[in-house]
Amino acid sequence: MTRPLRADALRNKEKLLTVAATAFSEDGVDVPLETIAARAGVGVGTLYRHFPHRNALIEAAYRHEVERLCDAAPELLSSCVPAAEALREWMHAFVHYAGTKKGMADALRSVVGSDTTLLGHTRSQIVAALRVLLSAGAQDGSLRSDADPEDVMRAMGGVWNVGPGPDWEDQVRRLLALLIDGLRYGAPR
Amino acid sequence: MTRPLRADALRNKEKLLTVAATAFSEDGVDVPLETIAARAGVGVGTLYRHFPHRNALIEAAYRHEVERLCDAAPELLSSCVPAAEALREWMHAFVHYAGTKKGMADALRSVVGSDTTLLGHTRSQIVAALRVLLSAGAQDGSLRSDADPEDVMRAMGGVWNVGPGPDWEDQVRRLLALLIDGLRYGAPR
DNA sequence: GCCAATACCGGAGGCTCCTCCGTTTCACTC
DNA sequence: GAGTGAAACGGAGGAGCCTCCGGTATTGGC
Repeated sequence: MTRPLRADALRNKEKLLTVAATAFSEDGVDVPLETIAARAGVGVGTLYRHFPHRNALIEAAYRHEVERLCDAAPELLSSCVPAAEALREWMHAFVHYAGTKKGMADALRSVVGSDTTLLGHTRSQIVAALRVLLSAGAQDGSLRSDADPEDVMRAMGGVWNVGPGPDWEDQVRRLLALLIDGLRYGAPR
Repeated sequence: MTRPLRADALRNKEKLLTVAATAFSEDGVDVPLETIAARAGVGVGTLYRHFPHRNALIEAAYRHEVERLCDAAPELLSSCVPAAEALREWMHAFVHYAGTKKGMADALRSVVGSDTTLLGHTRSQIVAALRVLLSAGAQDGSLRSDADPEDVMRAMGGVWNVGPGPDWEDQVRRLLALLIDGLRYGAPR
């Protein structure tokens, strides 16, 4: 049986994942792993122990980003009212996620190849998070109750169509604002 | 416009491909490219000029093997009579090809990934070579005339099922001999 | 609070990668 | 067959990869 990671090991792994996501996104697939280790304040040995090769790190970093995004949904719901507000906040997080994934696209392609399992899995995770947010909104009346999370997800997919210009972040924000307004339309309050 | 390769460049490229096929087959995917360059009597610079990265070399080496095999068919027909004899010789060459491909399997997998174009293309090349041999045999009466090259190809596919034991080469030979006898059965002479 | 036992960490070192550019060879002309 | 430019060669060198193991932190038992 595999016992839980020691506290320091966990800390380092977490830090590596965060740093890696940023690095792959900003510097491309070919960023030296030694750079990532250094930025995480860790030796290469540690990096290679957790992630035996480049692809393992890329994949883990991506999974980590998705997880962070999805975990944020319930947290936001407990700190923001009404749920429509939580949704707005979550979509802000989504913008950040989209930015990272945009940058990581090349890196991701080099990993997944034929492995569509990964993409399918993360997609359904995101849909699930969305479902939580939408049903909370339906319950407190801040969002219409007839919206399908799959549909919303598809609509959010439009984000990938935004060009690489300097104002992509604004474009994405506008797109999402529009979407939220649509989800509010006809809500009880 | 891209002019034809200079004579020495062509010689080196050819040598590299031959050496690479052997090396990948015998030493695995991870054989240092410097080793291949050295065995081909060439500097690494030359290797990298012709094949900018490992995958390019692997793919080219594989294509080269297939081409060599297929080009052998018409040559054998002009030097061996009857055509059944040419077919036997060609199948000997196929055994060698199978051995190389067996060894290169790992390397190949790492290249092709989702690219099924490559495998499909080489398959049809081999079928074409087979068709030439079979129709020559039908014409000179040394082989039956109702054999479909696609079928023969499929039967030859059994070669990949031969285990990795020490006598695989003999097993393959017997399998192919059986196949040839089948193709002779009922031939005019 | 202390002490082993048990992970985990770090980075030097050996190896491979791949580029870069001075040198050599080729192909073509006169 | 000498001259010339274009193309190819080679291998040194700088950079990244990954392993290995002496040193260090953490944990669980006392």
